[in-house]
Amino acid sequence: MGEERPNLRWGVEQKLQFIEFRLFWEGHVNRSDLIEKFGVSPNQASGDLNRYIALAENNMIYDKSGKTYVRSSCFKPLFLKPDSTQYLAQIRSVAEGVVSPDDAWIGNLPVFDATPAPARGIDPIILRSIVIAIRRVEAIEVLYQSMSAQDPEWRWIAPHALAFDGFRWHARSCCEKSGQYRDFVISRIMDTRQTRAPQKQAMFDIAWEEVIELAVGPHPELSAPQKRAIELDYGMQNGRVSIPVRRALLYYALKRLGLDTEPSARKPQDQQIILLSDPNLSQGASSIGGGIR
Amino acid sequence: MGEERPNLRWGVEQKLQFIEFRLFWEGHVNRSDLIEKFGVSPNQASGDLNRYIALAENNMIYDKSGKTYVRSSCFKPLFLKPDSTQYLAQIRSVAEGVVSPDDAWIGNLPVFDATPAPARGIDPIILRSIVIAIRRVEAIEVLYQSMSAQDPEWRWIAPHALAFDGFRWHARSCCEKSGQYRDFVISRIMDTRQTRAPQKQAMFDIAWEEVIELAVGPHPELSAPQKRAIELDYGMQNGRVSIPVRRALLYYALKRLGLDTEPSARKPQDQQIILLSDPNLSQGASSIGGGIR
DNA sequence: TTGAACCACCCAAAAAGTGGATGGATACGG
DNA sequence: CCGTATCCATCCACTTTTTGGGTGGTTCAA
Repeated sequence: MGEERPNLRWGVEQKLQFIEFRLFWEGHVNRSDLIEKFGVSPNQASGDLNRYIALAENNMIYDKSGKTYVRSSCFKPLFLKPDSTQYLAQIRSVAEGVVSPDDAWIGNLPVFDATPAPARGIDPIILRSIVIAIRRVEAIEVLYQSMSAQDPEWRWIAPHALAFDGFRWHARSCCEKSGQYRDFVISRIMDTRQTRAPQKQAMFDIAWEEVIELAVGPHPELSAPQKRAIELDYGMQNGRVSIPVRRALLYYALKRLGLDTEPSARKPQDQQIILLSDPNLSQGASSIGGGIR
Repeated sequence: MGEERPNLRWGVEQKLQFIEFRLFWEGHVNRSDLIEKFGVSPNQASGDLNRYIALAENNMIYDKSGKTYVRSSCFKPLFLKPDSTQYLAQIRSVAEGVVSPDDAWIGNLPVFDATPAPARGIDPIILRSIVIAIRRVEAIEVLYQSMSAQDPEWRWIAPHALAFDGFRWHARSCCEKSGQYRDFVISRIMDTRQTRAPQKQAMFDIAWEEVIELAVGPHPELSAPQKRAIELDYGMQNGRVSIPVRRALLYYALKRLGLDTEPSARKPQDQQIILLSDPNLSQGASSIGGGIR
């Protein structure tokens, strides 16, 4: 079995990975797949397929009747670790238009849909200026539509991290007007202007650094099989799972998990999970509630 | 200005795109960046950088003092359309471990975190068998932990689509026991067995095909600036936005949008949005509530 | 002034890829 | 049963890409 992996060029490695990806997920590869995906000649595609066979002898055989290379029963991936998350992320990327079906490695996309995340498009120039300010540890002047001011206002912020709350992207920043760390919703930034050194960079963003462990369990009023199903969903052990959350993101995490309302607001089957006592919670939730500007 | 784009080989095109990606987002590229990312020799990297200059003359200049190629002021992308969604999706992919930092094109990753989505890992073999059943329009026997049965049970389902509810992945399937279309949570599938032709494939999955327009607006008790901020977040026009949702996913969509509880369950600032009357809603919600098994 | 860290360029040789041509195996429709 | 279409394999000469070994230039900082 030729299972050595010689030093291959990047392009060759990519093609071999592609062959293996298709073999695992679809069960077969064609010469024409390589031709379409990498724009090579039929000639070269033949060569690459045979190169793969030379390197991973028992993984693939040519099915003359099916006119295609098929995964053999003793297939063992050599260039790729099969990963569901990766496969599913690719489906989502295609559905969101981030990746064109031509660039995706999945050949035969299953029918797919997702609950809509009405994420407004972010101007790449604005996002870039924020990212650069984070990298350079600078303050940047942004035209921001806050929840309190009537119209968008120019204000100085010193961003230090990006955060995603499940819907929107935030720039975790020190607001130089109040001197406090807040979340600025990136889609509410209408424009950016100049940058300069931050006013007081010694201060720590404590709510960002502090990590709270959220103990979650199935709703106690569920039946035993219902509890078991929920435990499976969340990967719970002994009826509980511990979810680490930055305190700065606690408000959003609770909202996303559906734990931001009274337990009575939903039926147990809809609520599904509950918090298993969290000492920091009441303190954290109240001090975070006004964190968004 | 040499702005023709000759037929380039796939590998070359990739490298030029990488150069442009780095130029746009980071503002600079090095020969060493190409060397690390594509494993080429310093020699070749020089060649590729000069090839880029030859093709996009005014986009990049060498800064001798900074010892790096920098984006010129009149930069115009030629091989890539800058896209925030793509950039942010890449950050998330790296954070989730889907893409290793070495494979990501972003050189200097900003500090980042997200609200946790406790998505349990899915066995790629199980996912593959579901995807194949969808593609082949087959029924498949799965060992499923339902919400009603005490222990996992073998049952036949005929899946036809994948769905993502914001947390979990579902296989939208015809349950051959009840003859009805339901959502099967993929992480609750413990194992799969044989496949066969589906029992009655003539039946349509009406709840899947039917698309409901969800009219959403800012919470009426918010102040005018607060409303304006929310309108920005969701891209609303004239205080409303219409979100299309398959009826099969309506239950999850409402949950994700925080619209599955009484409006009084949260303060207006936390609720943020409300439904602007939906005639199909009451009917839809009740008939979907039990859709998950 | 010296070394380090960049980059440019020249050369011969290997590897990757193209285009054209020939041929084999299989399936499908008349 | 025959012709045709569709896969793939292989040989050839040729081009492009890439490597490796050089040599040298510029800038910065110690």
